[in-house]
Amino acid sequence: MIYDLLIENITKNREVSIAEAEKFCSFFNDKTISKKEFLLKQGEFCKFEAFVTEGCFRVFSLDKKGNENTLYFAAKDWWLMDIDSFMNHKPSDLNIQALEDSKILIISQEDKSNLYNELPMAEKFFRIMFQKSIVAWQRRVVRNNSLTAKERYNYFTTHYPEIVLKLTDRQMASYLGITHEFLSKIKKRDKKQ
Amino acid sequence: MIYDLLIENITKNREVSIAEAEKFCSFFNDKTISKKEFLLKQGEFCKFEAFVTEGCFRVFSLDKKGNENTLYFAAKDWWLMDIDSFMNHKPSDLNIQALEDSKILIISQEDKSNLYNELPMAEKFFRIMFQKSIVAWQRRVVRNNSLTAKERYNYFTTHYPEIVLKLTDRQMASYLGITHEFLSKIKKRDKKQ
DNA sequence: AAAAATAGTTGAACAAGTTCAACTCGATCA
DNA sequence: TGATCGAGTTGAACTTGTTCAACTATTTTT
Repeated sequence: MIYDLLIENITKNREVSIAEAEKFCSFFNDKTISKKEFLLKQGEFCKFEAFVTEGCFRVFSLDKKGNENTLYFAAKDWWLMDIDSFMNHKPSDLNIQALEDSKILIISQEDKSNLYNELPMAEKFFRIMFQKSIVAWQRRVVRNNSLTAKERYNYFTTHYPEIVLKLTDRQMASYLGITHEFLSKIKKRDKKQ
Repeated sequence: MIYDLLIENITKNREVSIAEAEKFCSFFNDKTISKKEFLLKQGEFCKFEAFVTEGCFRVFSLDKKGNENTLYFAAKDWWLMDIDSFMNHKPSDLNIQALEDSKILIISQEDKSNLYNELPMAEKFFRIMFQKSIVAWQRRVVRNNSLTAKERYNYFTTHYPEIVLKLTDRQMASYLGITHEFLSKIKKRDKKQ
């Protein structure tokens, strides 16, 4: 069933009844996105939140010099959204692109609001999800400030081996905050040893 | 009244009754912390969340080489906690130290749990607060990856001038992710122009 | 008021990471 | 089949930021 993964995600480590989980899911529609297709482009309003059930996405912004900066990758079982644009009803700074043919469960802005109103557990669920997300972002900041590029590369490849397989070096470099040329040199040094 | 600032914080841009706001506050106790005192030390369990009503704090971790890495500063009207330790009941990686004589409103782990159970608006309030926090962390990651040290310094000093006044250069450098020597050189170049 | 600790400054040598340009290698497409 | 396009590789010169050490304020403690 298309909702299996989402049900598992929301019930994991939580006291949630089957009825609640099913009601939760009923607010989501499934959608297919082809490789390279954009789910969101910079400047558009992000009017959805999504849960990835298949495939992988890249969330990135473009800086003044035109360099891509990858905020995160979202594979199966990850949530996908531009919180800022969604919450504050403003044009997005982010691009969301499918790295391969993918499937998501998507909820509109209106239904998200209904979900919160009709299902009290949704508030707690997303509150806890956001807390976890903050922990992850804090750790990322610390890693970026205290580790060398080589160390960040090692961290990423050992912690997200499945995602690494789906990426080009350029995409990984834009996540690590280095140029793809330098990533290539890091990998070369690796092989020699 | 000691709760004035907290009441303003939780009612701002929200539909919250006075009764709710007062009940919310009743879970918090005020506490005074002297300059340089630690509210939390690495290795301890963070069993509180706090709201700063006066003064300023620094939240930082120590990496393997012994370098300090400042996650954020919390002045008046900011929230203060180690989410990871508090949520997952594990020893903290963070240190929280007062930069000057300060006052906070503090809530224990047990009361936080009671607050969520007894006051439904608390879930929504913290859910939205955490969403905003994620946006801020995402922007910080992008800045750290796409701006030079000089540009990050300019960003920080123009966006947080009141906090800058309370910091030593070493503390600011540990937030910007550079050495204090290099910060000194950045400031010198600034003056010449 | 003196002593001791801590914070900021500066320079020289060094390391980490970027830039640009040239090249190679596959994949895809006409 | 060739042409083309994007991805990865490599080197040389360059820029950004670090390290270490010595020095100078400035606070804090006694």
